Amino acid sequence: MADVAEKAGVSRALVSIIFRDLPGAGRETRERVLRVADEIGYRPDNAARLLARGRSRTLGVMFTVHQSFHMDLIAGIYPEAERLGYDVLLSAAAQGRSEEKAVEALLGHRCEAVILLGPDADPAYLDELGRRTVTVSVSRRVPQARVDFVHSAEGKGARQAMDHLVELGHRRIVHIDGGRGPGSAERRRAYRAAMRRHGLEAEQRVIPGAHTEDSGIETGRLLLAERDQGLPLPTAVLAGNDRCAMGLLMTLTRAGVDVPRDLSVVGYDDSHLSHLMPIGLTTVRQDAVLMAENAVRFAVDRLQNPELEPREAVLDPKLVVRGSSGPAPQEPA
Amino acid sequence: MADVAEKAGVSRALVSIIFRDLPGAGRETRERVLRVADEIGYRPDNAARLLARGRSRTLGVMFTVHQSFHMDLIAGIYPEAERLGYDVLLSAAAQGRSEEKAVEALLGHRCEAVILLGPDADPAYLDELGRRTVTVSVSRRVPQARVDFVHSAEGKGARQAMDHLVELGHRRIVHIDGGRGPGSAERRRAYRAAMRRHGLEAEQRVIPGAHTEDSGIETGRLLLAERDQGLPLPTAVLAGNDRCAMGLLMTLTRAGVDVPRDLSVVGYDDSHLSHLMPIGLTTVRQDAVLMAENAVRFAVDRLQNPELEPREAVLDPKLVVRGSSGPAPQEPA
DNA sequence: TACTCGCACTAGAGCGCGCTAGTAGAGCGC
DNA sequence: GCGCTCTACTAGCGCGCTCTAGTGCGAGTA
Repeated sequence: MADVAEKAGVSRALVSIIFRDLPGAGRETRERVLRVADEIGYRPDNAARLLARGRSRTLGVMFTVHQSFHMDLIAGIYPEAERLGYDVLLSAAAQGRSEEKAVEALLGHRCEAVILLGPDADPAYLDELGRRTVTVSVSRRVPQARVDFVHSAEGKGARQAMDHLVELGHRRIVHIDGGRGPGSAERRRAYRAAMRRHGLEAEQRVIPGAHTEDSGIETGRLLLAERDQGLPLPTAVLAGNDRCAMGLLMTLTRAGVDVPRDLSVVGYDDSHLSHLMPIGLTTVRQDAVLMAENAVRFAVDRLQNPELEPREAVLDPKLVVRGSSGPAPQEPA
Repeated sequence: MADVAEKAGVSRALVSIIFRDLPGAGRETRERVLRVADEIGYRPDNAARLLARGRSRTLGVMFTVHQSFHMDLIAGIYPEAERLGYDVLLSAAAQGRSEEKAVEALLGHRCEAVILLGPDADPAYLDELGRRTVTVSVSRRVPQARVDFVHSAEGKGARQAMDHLVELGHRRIVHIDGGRGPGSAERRRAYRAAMRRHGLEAEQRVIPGAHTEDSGIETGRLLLAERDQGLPLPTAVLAGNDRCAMGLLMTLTRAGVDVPRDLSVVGYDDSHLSHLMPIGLTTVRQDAVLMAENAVRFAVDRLQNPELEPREAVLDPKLVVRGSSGPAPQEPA
């Protein structure tokens, strides 16, 4: 920077002004300085900048490797952060790299706020984090912690899916739940409520599962085994998420079950997996972009006004009807 | 830091020494300082650290959203970088955020080197980048650029897959290529070479595709349409990658084609999709961890010795045989 | 003319560390 | 007693930038 200043015949301060796009520099000088900087290959040093500024204007984002929904969120976070003048730092949790470690890395880089995508860390830790730093949790509610919370109305989404199935005439609807995956408690609750509301209380059945393909495969095998023992297949399945739905779908299809003629499947998330099937997977879409924008805005708002209490944003999910759901098969009288 | 020093009754310098784990501090003092720091909630400021040190010891990693293989690489990069004493910064390219933008973000944070996962940017830009900064490209060869290059022996992997299929008695083997996806040119070449080598030149058929599910679905429809016109199905398909293989698999399975009885499918990448099928997808595994380690080491080596010329690492891929490949069906005489 | 005002620009402190050069004191041999 | 080394610690500069408090100057105003 000193080089640029010298070569352009101005003070360092003016170079600084020009690079921050502030008023207070003549048009001509501005151009000259920028030209010189370009020649030299000068690029402002973020570290020094951040140090001098006293604040980093940086948002840290923790995500988990292999979570395709997190990628959608990240894609949404970047533009919104940029719009509000914030930089984004990513840190991944993975096998062998705990969420806490990922978060600590972010804090070490002096992120002013952290956005946690589907965190699964100890609530006590998250609360402590929330008191120390502005923290936003996406998808996962952390009851006792001082953090903002952005999620979609899981219950509403599950309800829409259930209403869709019931309207198609389904009665024997099974739910594969998502274990302790984000949102799965709400989805399970909504499934139960919907069954009751439609007078199908007796047909209720929740099969424990997880948000993984394997869980769907396992459930598929279970259902097929039951069928071979003479029990009827359900006519529809509400899966915990798309991955689970896909595993189920693969297993059933391979066994000759025609989806959606014999059985309908509804997923959750509208991940890119939904397009894997030629007929498409009926699923519930969470608007990742909107969630991302909300998360960023929550963080920035609280940064600008530290008095603010943590807030909660509930976004409406939307049922996306594709080929994996259809009219209930005729029951043999 | 000054607070910690004062409260512990030592100089700032000593605190610095302790936090860098250097010799030159008494056991007792060390413990006291660390305890005080913990009480205050002190955490060394990366920006200041980096500024004072003159170098950041930070590796920048650019990846593309929704590329599941990139996630595997990232998971491998973290531990190796940590082992060598480097920090890792992630920056994602996505819809609306070009690779160049992602890279510039990394450079702004004074990364000493950048590791590009499957870059697709302009070679001229990459060359310029390579001259300015230590740069490693993973998976994508950039012929004219001054960058290190880590990849797996695409040809070898494809050859293994082909040998596997031929051994199983397949002759009518089709290849769906990956368009301009990383490695697809080599895979295509290896397919052609293998067909020739096995005397199947007349059976050669490359169907243009892409590294997407849709590409597999489309090809599946094409093959089914041909069958309906009386043309024989191929007995085996070498897909451009796993996503393509899965799309194909779904399409064929739904149409009643039994995999692997009627037709074998081999993918490429061993992404988590491979487990989606109950029978598993036969595929070629690229060792992500090894690739990641090589990439990090290339970067660090060149950082330590700037004289070093860019190098290339070719890692052996490995055929993983699962349920989607089996003996060729008996041809009707 | 004397003054204020706004614009273009500058001087210099300070952000939180790392690092070099140094000091104080203990232990040791002679 | 002396010099020597070794360990435990400190003083203070400087990294590259931002930011506050200015300076100098020409135009506008009374």
